[in-house]
Amino acid sequence: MNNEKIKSAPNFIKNIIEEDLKSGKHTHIVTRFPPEPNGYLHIGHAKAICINFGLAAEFNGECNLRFDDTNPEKENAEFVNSIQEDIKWLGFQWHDKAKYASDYFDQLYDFALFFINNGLAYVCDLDANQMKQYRGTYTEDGVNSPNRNRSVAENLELFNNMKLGKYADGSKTLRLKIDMSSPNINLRDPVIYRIKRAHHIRTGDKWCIYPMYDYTHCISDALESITHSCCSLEFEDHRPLYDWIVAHLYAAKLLPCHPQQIEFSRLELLYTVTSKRKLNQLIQEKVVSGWNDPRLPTISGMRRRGYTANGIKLFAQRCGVSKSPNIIDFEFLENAIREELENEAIRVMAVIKPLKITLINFDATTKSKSVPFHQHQALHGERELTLTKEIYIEQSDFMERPIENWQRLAPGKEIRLRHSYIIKCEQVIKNNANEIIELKCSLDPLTLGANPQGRKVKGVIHWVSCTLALPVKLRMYDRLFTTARPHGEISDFNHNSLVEINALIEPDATKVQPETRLQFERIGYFIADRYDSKPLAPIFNKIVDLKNTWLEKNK
RNA sequence: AGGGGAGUCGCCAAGUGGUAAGGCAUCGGAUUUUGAUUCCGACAUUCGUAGGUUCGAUCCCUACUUCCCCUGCCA
Repeated sequence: MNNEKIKSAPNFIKNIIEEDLKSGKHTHIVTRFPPEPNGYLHIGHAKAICINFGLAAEFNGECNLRFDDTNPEKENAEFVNSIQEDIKWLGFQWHDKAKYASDYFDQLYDFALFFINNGLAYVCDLDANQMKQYRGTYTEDGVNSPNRNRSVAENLELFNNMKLGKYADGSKTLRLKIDMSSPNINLRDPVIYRIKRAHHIRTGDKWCIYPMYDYTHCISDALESITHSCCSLEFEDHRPLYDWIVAHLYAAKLLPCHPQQIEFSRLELLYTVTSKRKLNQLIQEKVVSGWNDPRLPTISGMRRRGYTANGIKLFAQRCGVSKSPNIIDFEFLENAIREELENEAIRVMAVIKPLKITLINFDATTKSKSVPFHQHQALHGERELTLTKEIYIEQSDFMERPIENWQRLAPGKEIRLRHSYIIKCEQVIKNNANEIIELKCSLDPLTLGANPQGRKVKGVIHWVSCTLALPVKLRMYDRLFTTARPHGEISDFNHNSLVEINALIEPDATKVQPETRLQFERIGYFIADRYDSKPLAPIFNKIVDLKNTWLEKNK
């Protein structure tokens, strides 16, 4: 993809960064991509990745990868690995080594002591239910915790005991002392530490207390000298808390900088779902095969489906960055993918619903010709294509009584066989049930690689040799849900989202390596499945259909 | 209802007190051994609504309206 294209689109975050660079607030920027390792990355993450890594690249800065691993109950190593693999596959490289919020647990603990010592945090005995009662509502102020005025010494001792494991899970929390009557509920004495005896993927059983996201994230950003912390819109309400925490620590010279949180709107797609909960449900109920099912908008799913990293990046770039709510049609993604595939995919022929043709005046047993794998991209090379007396064409490429503007085969009509001769339908053979079972055609021997004299022949159709073509399995995919805005219910699931069919393909096309993308001419783009393909026996996943304006109009 | 955001072409999205970029889609037309690709052309007298300020407003002010987010010891 042309990098100029990426640089040309302005957006409000770039404007902020340009301003900061111009004013001298920053001389160099650092961003971060901070996933929680509790699931696989999806197209929404791809947008965030493109924004954060893209910004760093464009302004010659750096982008960190930091796992937000503060809730050990939900996180595991499989997700840590898949996330790294997906980011690398997209073509991005994080700065330095991958970082983890858990790298900062010791510092986070010390900072908690700082807040306690300054009378800005206290240990609270309220349980979850009570805390909810005390928190108030949107319209009613909250009520101070009875433990809000504990002495520093007592808080210190209690917090130390929490860390030592002297209390049961959930029985105590450490809270910031801010304002129980704030209209922003995030500021009503937020919990920053909870007791949770869970095994952590990196710190094991060292801790039984874990810091909360709001407390951890801003401090981690500052510790990593992040300049611009870009996240999605739902964190707007958290920014005052982010700033509150960082400001105190920064003023005390405990933090090197005060990063700026900037929020953008998430990506939403029609006909699919991206929430981890909903994706997980589809997987649990086995309506899809796993996180990398080609129908899923997960990065690994899209990879397996055959989407290219550049196509996904092009899509993200075209979506832009803003704060306005947006819902994008799945076709918008498919268009970007198709655009990237146009030059990349080699062309070969396959027939799905065969109709036999006998070339009545074909006077050899075989006739071979070297033809290009791509009409406009010579670098893809050529292969030997062999014509035989009997071939198959697509049933849909013949009409006994053709409709208007029919550019394919019909009785008495001429069309070109792709990369081969012009043929003319001389006779239609039917069985007892009056079904067309074969066509007898003549070929014009002067039209191999040449246009016919004195007449113009318009249609071109694909074909395979009856004797040489090889059978192969095609997995035809369609949208995940039948409704435009699915909530993830199985009732909306598109049960035709995967249909396996058989096809006959030209022999050279069976030699492709897994993950090779190709176009079956006039059918669509396909990829040899990276997991299920065997040597000389690929299984092809349909990536996306070819655009077909004629078919659209004649539906 | 309290707080925080957002409303510019079918879908995204720039823009700014000086008279509406761009992309995708769509519609014409040309080229084409993929009805694909490519190429040319068309596509917002108008910026949620109503007032106001101004020589001039999508941009500033006021009111209204619609949509999204927030009452986890999730992130």
